[in-house]
Amino acid sequence: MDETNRRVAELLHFMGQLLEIRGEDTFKVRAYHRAAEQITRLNRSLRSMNGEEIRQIEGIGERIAQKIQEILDKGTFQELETIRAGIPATLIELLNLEGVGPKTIARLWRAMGIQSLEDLERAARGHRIRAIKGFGERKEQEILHAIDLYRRQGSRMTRLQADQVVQCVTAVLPLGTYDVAGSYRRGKSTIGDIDIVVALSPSSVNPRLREIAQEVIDEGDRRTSIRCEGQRVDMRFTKENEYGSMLLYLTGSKEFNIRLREIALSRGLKLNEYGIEDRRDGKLHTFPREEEIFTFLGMEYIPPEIREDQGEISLAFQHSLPQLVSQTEIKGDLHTHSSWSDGHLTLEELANAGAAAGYLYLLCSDHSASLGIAHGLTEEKLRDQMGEIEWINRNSPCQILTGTEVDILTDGTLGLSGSVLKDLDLVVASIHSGFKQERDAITRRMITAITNDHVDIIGHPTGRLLGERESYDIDMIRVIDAAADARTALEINASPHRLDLDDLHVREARNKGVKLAIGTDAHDEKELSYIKYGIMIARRGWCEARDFLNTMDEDALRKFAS
DNA sequence: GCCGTTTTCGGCCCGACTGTTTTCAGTCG
Repeated sequence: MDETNRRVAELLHFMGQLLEIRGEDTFKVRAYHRAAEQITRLNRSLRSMNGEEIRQIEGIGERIAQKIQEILDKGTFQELETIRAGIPATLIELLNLEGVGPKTIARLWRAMGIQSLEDLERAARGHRIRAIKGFGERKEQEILHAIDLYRRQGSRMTRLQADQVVQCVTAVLPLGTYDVAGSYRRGKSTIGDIDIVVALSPSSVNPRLREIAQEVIDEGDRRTSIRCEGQRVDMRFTKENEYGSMLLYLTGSKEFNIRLREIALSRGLKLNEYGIEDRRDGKLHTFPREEEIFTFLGMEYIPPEIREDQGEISLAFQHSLPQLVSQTEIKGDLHTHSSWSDGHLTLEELANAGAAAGYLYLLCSDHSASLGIAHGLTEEKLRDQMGEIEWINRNSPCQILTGTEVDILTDGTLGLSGSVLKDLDLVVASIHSGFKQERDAITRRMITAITNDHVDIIGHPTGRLLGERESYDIDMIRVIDAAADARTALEINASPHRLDLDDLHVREARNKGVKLAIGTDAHDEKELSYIKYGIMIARRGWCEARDFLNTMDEDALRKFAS
């Protein structure tokens, strides 16, 4: 994200949190958080926008626009500084504690002078909190537990970790009685908690959940929350004739639900997780399937991946949503490694694995020799490999395309010479070193590679490793513009450890006409299945089949590369 | 604080569960 935008969003969020602790109107608090959220989604720098343009952003009115202007001029805004002077900033951290909200924090601070996590822990251990009216022994225990959880809690789950938790929980549910909803179903690149809708009676499910749960957070007839593999799992019980409503509700996103309910309300309809009530005649409509709710409202079905209140709702009313790409339209994987470098499959095994996956082709993109750690290929080895591939292709239903994942060196030149690159079917170029270069340098380095005639695809464009490494500091707006001009494709690296590009950049790239390439970066056969994660990201980025190289047949692909 | 073919003022999604409560506030999703 643009550095200025990041700063502005951060301060607006901060303002929202301070107001929350001050006990201000929740709608005012929400306005700040919403404005901040909108800015993180912005596809251009606030610095390049005038006051009128900023004011046009949905959810930003006159007052917040003024504050943004102040931040742009002075780095902060007066009202924030005034409030900040009256509230210890360390209180904000306490908002992260499960079961502890702004009201509790404010009371603890006012009544006992508790300012930090450490203060709170001491007070709870010393049994001093129960002295405050409305707090008891249980609350003390709950606070200590929340502090412990917060300290041990890692970042959000990768899709792989989420799959494990899902497997653990759904092992006690008969197939066909449940759906995993929430951000998992929306295809997000990382998952906060697991939400499950189940069409069984709580009396039959709750005992089974107790057996597999590390901890039962709370248990009821309509909702049960447990912790499993260290992660929170929320389960909602529903009747079959209301299943669609519950699934819609639990899939979210929150913003999407709010907007949809607002729209329903403006038409005299009350929408909740049990159905739709017509307020004029009091009639309650129930929906076994999600599709029926959209139809009832006169809308096109909105796929879970784009339910974010980012324009999809009005398009659904006009019946003009994009036809999101699906797995069956993918003709091949455009990023794999073989045993010639650091992969585990021989070329022949790779071809067989591709055929088993139903692919017409696979791009073998082993590393170039400049990257010592991954047993990279020299030009000579690469030419040997091309020979073997030609031989294997004669008898394989799945063709191996010759290629490489060549290093983008620190000056933007490539780790292999043009004389060999020009003979390959497709060239993927990626940054694997010099992550610390400053923003402008690394951006220009990337653009040099993008404009190199031999480069067809930029691999994992931001370099992030989920939960491990931030992306390098790169100006993706410039990168995407350059890719559009040079007609170079950007990769959606489908490895669940990367998912790079992420959805917002994908949508931006697509809007600018940049072609995308999904590649799993597979090093063994199992990892070819990661393609599904890449498709989720592509769908979240509103992509259709025509936005991809992977949906082309071999001839069209070669034509693109030439 | 935002927003507007029901409103420039008065709305702002809706419901589940817990604790410490005698009817509800706080938190969460």
